[in-house]
Amino acid sequence: MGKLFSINNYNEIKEIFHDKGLKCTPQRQAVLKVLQESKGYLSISKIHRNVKELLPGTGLATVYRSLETLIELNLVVKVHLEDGCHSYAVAPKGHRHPIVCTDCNRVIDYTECPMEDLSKKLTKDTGILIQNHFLQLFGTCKQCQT
Amino acid sequence: MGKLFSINNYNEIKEIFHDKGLKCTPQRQAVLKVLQESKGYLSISKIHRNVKELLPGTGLATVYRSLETLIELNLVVKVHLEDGCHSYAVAPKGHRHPIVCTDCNRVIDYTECPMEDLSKKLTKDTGILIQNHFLQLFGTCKQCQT
DNA sequence: GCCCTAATTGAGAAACTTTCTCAATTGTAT
DNA sequence: ATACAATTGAGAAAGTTTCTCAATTAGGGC
Repeated sequence: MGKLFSINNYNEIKEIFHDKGLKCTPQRQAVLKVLQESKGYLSISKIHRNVKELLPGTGLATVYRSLETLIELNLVVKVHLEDGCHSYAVAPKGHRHPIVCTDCNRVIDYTECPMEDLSKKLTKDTGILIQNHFLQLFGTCKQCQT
Repeated sequence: MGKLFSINNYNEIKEIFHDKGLKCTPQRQAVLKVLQESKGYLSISKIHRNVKELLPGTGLATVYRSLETLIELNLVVKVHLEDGCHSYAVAPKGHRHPIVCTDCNRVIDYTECPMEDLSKKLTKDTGILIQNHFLQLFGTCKQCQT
């Protein structure tokens, strides 16, 4: 079917799929596009709703499968919200941490990572080899501080 | 029914419940005890299994309800594991961050918080008022590094 | 452009997780 | 000891995620 939507860098994305022997299907493109166009995190049901606007017949199972694939390809990240629910967002390029505005649900990426220094210090102090970390900040953005 | 288990500081806990007009039931005590005696995080089903050893007839719904109550009382925290599943642990006293060993699932609390300085800096830089943060570290503990 | 093949999809069933309902029970204050 | 409101157990209900399988489709080779 080829290129269905005007995703920013379609050829790059196609290549990422093909490098792993995966097909660049319209459903996967649609899921990615929905996330790229969203300002914040989206729940599965919102993703499904938006994907169906682009591609009416898309099933829920396909959304789950596409997200799984996109996560494997590091194009998407799964995030945990405060209430324990899951949502999804496009993976930030490089190492970043998201700041979620608890009022408007907008997301601002933060590039400075306090863990780089801390990880080394921690390994020295405790002997634990830090392999990964998960940091998420919650706050109120400028617009919502009225 | 009164005191069923020798929880460290039974009277303190009883008072925490009563202060909020809640009953100190054996089911709630059992859920708390199971978490206090665990080295790491526990999933709902593991909590249920362990609680039933102390209190055979306990229903799953009660475990959910007890956890909800214990979280409200700040005695327990809900945590997010890497795969997106939920688990529960006793709330660390004071401000701490858990380090999860990905091999043995043990948890080591870390008291130093890099966020205190960072939050202020961040508010100054971006204007976002940081209200809360979620930090979790994953690594390999000493015993598992063989 | 047209096959061929393996990957992918849609639809619904199935499995699993969490919440709800309600009669019966049980802490706690009096 | 009694009364009352909070809590519980059991199963139903609701919600979420995964599975199954026949039908479809993307992509490579001709």
